[in-house]
Amino acid sequence: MTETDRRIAVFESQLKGAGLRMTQQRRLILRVLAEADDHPDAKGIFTRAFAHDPTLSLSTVYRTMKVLESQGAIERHAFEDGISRYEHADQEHHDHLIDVDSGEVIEFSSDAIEELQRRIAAELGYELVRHRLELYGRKKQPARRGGRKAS
Amino acid sequence: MTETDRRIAVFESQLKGAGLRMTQQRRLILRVLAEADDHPDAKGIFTRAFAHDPTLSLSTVYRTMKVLESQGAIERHAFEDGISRYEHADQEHHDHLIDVDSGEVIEFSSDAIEELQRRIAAELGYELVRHRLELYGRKKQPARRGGRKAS
DNA sequence: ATTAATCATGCAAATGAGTTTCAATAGTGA
DNA sequence: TCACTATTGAAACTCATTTGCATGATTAAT
Repeated sequence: MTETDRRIAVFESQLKGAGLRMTQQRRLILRVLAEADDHPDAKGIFTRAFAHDPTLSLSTVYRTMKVLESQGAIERHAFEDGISRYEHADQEHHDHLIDVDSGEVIEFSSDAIEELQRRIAAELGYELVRHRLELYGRKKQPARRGGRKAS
Repeated sequence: MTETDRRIAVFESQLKGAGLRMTQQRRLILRVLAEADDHPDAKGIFTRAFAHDPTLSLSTVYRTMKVLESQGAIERHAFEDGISRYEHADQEHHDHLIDVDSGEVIEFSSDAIEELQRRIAAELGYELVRHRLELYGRKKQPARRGGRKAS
């Protein structure tokens, strides 16, 4: 709670600095995002926020996501289905592994892979600005004693 | 030419095996793709093919891309703008580096990064099925003798 | 507190990539 | 050549996201 409120206050001052306003809707959406531990899309955020304020509209969610993103308060990701998903940006950089069976998104980070990417870009004559890395995987079954089982 | 024709023949037999037909449109689109050395989207493919057959429709391009993809003849990629871009699949696996200034797409491959990804997935308890890796970079200026220049 | 200035909102209409419906056409095997 | 059915073009449709517009809310100044 306190942590969420601190984030909201920070965002409010960012808005102020840009000549923008802190509205009830933005506060609500920000709160929903802070409480989310997954990667909801606009509709998902709308549904959760709508429960607290049935006058909220989906356009406002989309507009708010743009503002939040431009202020660096959230990150937007589009996985294979192309739909934009969001997460708050107050955490360290990480990439995503998507479970191809369940759709579950697992976060991970690897300094080794970051470094390797930088080196590859450099070898091609480029300075790395950003990257997108998504791993799609299937849960490994724990090894079974006694070998193969009858179907 | 011969190479392209060989590819088309291979694809035709793949189609036949699936009970599908080799049409003029598919032949044309396949030819356009074989001649492309970039990563065109559906509209781009349509434009190029349309020049050879003004009766072609955009829906046919989309439909053909699905058939081609399901037969493994092409690969589909969606970079940051979310639009699907295509390339023929008769080359080794590679990832892409996108020049953030020009939009140019450079292909590269790295066994080290492939291996690292596999290891990361394994550490999380997953078997890697596929991945998406895009580097976004800016061209490095070659070092200039004499230091900074006046604007 | 009240107000003026204007940013933000809700709603509905618009967009744009991609898909689908349907009647007409064209490959394919016999 | 024929019959069968996959494929096509055109238009309608989907679905995520954006936008125009009139109204409402926030802010800084009074």
